[in-house]
Amino acid sequence: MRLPKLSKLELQIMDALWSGGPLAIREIQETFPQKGRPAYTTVQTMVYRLEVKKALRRARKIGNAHIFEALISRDAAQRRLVDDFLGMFGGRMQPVMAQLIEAGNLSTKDVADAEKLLRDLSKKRKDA
Amino acid sequence: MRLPKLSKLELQIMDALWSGGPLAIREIQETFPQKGRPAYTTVQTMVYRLEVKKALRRARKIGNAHIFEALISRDAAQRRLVDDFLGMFGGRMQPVMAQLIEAGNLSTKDVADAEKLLRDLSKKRKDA
DNA sequence: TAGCATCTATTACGATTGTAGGTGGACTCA
DNA sequence: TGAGTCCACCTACAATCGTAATAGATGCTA
Repeated sequence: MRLPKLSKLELQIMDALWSGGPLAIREIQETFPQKGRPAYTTVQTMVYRLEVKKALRRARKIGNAHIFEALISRDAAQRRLVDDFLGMFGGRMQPVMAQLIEAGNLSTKDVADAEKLLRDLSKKRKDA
Repeated sequence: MRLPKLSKLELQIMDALWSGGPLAIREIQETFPQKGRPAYTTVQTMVYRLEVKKALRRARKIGNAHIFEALISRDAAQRRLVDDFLGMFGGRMQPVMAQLIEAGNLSTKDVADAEKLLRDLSKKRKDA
């Protein structure tokens, strides 16, 4: 499993590390909004599981607390996420885009950005 | 649960019904490619579970076989799917689009279509 | 009508995910 | 150094998903 599948909660934990650098479990837990924050041991369990999946590792120790750091990049994880998502749509982009737009998730600016990115990318590929 | 969460396999089964109208379990099973086709009873189990979730129902009987029909629309299911997906990204579209484009999942045509759809939609909203 | 094919219904099981309790060890501060 | 706090580690458990076997009912065909 070069790119393990991450669940939503696992993603949120990785997010804490991606955004905040190496953290202790307590710190990860506290990145969750008070409202509906999972128990310390819940976060702990997920962190241990992420460790088994090699998504993160113990970087060092402070006192008796372990400090964890991400092993896989946000980008790689998101790529995996997108792939799975597209798989759900049978890989067809069209209904995905339609859905995004109709639900109002996609703004004119988003599309403009997309266009620019596409142009830049095709240019880069031609250059290469 | 007005809009139950559907897994990939469940989606594929619903897809058979959305595309092919009311079907018997055997027919649903046969919509899967021979290669890697799940066992009849596997499909059966999933259909039963979808029935419990009220995603489909028994429409009638032919011989001793039940014919199932979808109760939720493809559109509604996809909406739910997209929502969950965006939730994974914390609701921020930007990284999603970037990911789609960089992975080459999004073509120039897709973006152009999106643009047109957005224009039509904003026009309609203005008209209304 | 006997038998085979087909379906239904029930049951099972491992993996994954979210949830967290309990126990015991380590650290800190008074 | 004793008390309280914090942490690590282990264990548990329910829900969901994918997978399918088994057993019993039904229907078609020779």
